[in-house]
Amino acid sequence: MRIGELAALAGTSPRALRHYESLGLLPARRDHRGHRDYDENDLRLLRQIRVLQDFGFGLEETRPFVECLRAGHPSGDVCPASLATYRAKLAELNAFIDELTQVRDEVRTRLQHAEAVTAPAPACVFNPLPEPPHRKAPPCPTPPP
Amino acid sequence: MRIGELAALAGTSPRALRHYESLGLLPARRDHRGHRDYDENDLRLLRQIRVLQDFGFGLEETRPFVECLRAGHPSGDVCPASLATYRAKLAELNAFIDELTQVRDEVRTRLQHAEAVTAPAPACVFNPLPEPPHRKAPPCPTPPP
DNA sequence: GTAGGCCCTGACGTCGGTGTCAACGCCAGC
DNA sequence: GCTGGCGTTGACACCGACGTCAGGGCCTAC
Repeated sequence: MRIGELAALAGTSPRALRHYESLGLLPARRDHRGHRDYDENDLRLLRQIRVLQDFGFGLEETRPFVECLRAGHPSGDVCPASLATYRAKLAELNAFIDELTQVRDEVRTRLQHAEAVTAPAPACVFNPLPEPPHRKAPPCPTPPP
Repeated sequence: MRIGELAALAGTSPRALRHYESLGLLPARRDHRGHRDYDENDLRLLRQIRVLQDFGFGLEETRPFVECLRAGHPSGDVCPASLATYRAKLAELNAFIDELTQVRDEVRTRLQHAEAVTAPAPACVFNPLPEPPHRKAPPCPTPPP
């Protein structure tokens, strides 16, 4: 099948596939006129790439999984290199989540402090109460999104 | 004070300060020879920028805080625009954390599944046991990092 | 013949926050 | 006068995963 076809099947773009090929991640056979020619197996590899990408894996990080599939394994994640990549990503995610959580708590604290110092709550918008004119109204619960 | 001096005091680089000026974030007076000339107040503004940057704020997101300080407020975060920026950042952080958490759980699940399918645990490295040759060894507890 | 549709390669643009040149000016100390 | 050290501006480099454009080829249908 041709590049546009495969791209559509995998929900991506021809440009992306050319990029993958340029990285050696998804090389393509060529037909008589030089057009890229893909088959069902390429679709499998491509789907593997896309799934991992959705998890935030970089393209290089998908390589072990793709190689694993190409080596004939029914699943891309059973090879040692894939497992190692999973574990590294997991550690990375955990570290990142921790960091972000700390930042969030700090920002939240600063926000609350600033709110307390600032003008005495202009009455929660979604629950307007006549407020006494000064200081320390109960914090507005997060309004419904 | 001169640019190198201020940069050193704030733990950043002259290049960064020039960049901030190019954004109109931290404009500088000039001395008789065209060199940038900063004072203590600029140092306050710069510190505000850096703190927020450490929290992952983009430079544009620090602008309300800097303006607030420049307007004479003792703290950069008491102005309405600063509060709004805090709230937006908080929402962004929460959304991001949630997303990352979901991804992490998914990755963890996949890892566990792949581990279970793979070679029957080549004996937990930090607790080697002679294993019967097939399937479903108890999962290695996460090895100490 | 020509228009449309798909394909090709190659190269530059994007986003943010600098790092790192290049080429120059100005001042102090020797 | 020359060197070193600081400053100046302007411009390009980086990271990643493509988007987008330019310029051209091949095939099919009208």
